Amino acid sequence: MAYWLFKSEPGNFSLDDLYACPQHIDAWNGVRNYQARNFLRDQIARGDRGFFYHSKCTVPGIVGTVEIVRAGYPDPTQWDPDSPYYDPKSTPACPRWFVVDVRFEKKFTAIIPLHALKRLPELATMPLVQRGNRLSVLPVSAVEWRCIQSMEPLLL
DNA sequence: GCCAACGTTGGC
DNA sequence: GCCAACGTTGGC
Repeated sequence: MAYWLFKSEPGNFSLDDLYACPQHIDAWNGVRNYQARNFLRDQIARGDRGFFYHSKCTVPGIVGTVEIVRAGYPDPTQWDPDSPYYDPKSTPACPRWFVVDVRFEKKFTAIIPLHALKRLPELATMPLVQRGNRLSVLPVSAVEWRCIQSMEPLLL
């Protein structure tokens, strides 16, 4: 099993929004970056788990976890002219963008803020805490996963 | 294939 | 809203 981190602006799509979806499941759509696309298309598997990260907000950080319930398949929004994610250069014969389906797993008792993650030496090599990082889907190591999970009860 | 211009991301 | 970092675009 592998671990991932999914970024979203909560004003656009929050963890609570995912919870409100039917069966708490939604497609992780709208990713329009090739490196992140490759993760979605080639590497993220059913049964993998991920952190849900809120970006571009008053306190950016990890708010909970999700489980991957369906591996990569073409992002339907790329063929929807009314979608902000519409890509006229993508064809069904050769889809350019992919999604995975994620299911809400857990909301942390409190957000684990980015500034708290930056304080931990074990997490110093995480791409998330490096500056200039702009990837919206990131791999997380098992060590990082456990380390971050263990921070949560401390916030009670 | 170089690289300047431009657009986007995201912390602060 | 600012701005640094980074990806993409397109002329040459």
